[in-house]
Amino acid sequence: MPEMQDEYTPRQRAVLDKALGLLVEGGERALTTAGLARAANCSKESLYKWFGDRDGLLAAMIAHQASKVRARIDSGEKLDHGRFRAHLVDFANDLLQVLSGDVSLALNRLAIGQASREGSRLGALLIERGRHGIDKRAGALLEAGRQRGLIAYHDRDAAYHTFYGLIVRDLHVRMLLGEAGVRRPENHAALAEEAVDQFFVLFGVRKGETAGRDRV
Amino acid sequence: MPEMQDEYTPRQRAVLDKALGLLVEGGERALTTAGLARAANCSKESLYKWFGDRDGLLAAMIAHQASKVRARIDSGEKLDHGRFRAHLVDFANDLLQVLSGDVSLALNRLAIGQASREGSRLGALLIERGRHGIDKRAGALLEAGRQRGLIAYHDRDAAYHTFYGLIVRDLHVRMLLGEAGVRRPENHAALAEEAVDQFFVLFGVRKGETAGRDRV
DNA sequence: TCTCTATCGTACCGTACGGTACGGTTCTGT
DNA sequence: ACAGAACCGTACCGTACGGTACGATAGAGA
Repeated sequence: MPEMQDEYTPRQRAVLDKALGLLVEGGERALTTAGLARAANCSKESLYKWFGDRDGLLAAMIAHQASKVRARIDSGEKLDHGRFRAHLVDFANDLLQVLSGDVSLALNRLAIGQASREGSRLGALLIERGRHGIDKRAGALLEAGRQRGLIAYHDRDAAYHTFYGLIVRDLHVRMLLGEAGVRRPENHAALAEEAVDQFFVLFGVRKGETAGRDRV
Repeated sequence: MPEMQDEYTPRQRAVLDKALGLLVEGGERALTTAGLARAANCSKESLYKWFGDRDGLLAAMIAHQASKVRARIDSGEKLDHGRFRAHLVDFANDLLQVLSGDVSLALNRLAIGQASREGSRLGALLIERGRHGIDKRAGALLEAGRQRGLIAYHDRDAAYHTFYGLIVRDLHVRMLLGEAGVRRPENHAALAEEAVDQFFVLFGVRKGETAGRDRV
């Protein structure tokens, strides 16, 4: 049977899942090689054989988690205003749900905590493996809307970053800081709707117009 | 001479500054009690006497840093549209400058890294001592603009959070992750201007109107 | 059945850190 | 001048972690 399904064997993926569980539950300090070996019923020797060292394990955890949540691309066929708006709302909801997830928060905390050390590539890895997929999806979505004449912008990245800011605001950092009462999944829908409304005010094209408002 | 100027003696403040320096330079791992005692020419015994334990030291560092950057309140006298806009741009610039500062990033990384541990109050401390001042200033500013009829909103906090999102976008998290090429102080002015422009599009009141647009 | 490989469990090592103790020194108040 | 407090530098202790080594075990292939 072919065990080269992805990048790691099923056994290794199970260990990585255990590692993510330890990280979510107790933070970086709880993720020790001995503790992981005990929790996953494997030997420390195997950990070092598979992942090299502790940093390799952390990188593997990020890659493993990213491989699980593949960002899908909405192929916008028959894109009228209503469907486009619905797609934007879906994106906003998905973004809020991903960012407020336990594993996402734990991995971001881990990468941020290591960001000061010199040779740490965890932050870049997290952005590369996690964020770029989301960015691609949003970029394709915005581009489709622009080509249909539903929105207008000069710089797609700028428009996307503004959209991102309208959705996330300061929620991500506050969740990362562990502020009590910030993680309210029941409010995500309202936040997403409001962000999309505001995005259309800034970048929407009214009927009859061919270009959006200019700024600066 | 009275040494109760603030909360710590000058000697203790010098030690806390050294601690901040170590934290900025090498992250949390570089901030050891022995290392700080060596760098600050003090004894470990004094550190424990002054700050209790390591967590007390970290909390003291946050309090000390917050006491240095007291957020000023712009008393908006003679507030016409131009002056109000200038105040908003100033706020946006200050916010970007603070968030991208070395010490701010280091302390946020520290608090975020500790956020998973149970009894950690660093995140709450950071928000309470650092962010609330900024929030107060922005709240007063927005309220003054609303009373002059320059902007309109139903929920001041919501308007402020939107403004915050327009200014900061995802820059803060990316800087915290250490992404290369994100910290560009020379772009802050343009970002601030654009955010204020967009904020006025969303919440500004045109001449003759008495209420802003409604949403939802 | 025999052998080889991968893995497990455990023990081990060196290091580094948080926290404490103590002798010597400087400063302060009387 | 003297006593007391505060403080410095160093040594010390216990622990915990990253990483390595080793014997035991189980499964795959000839």
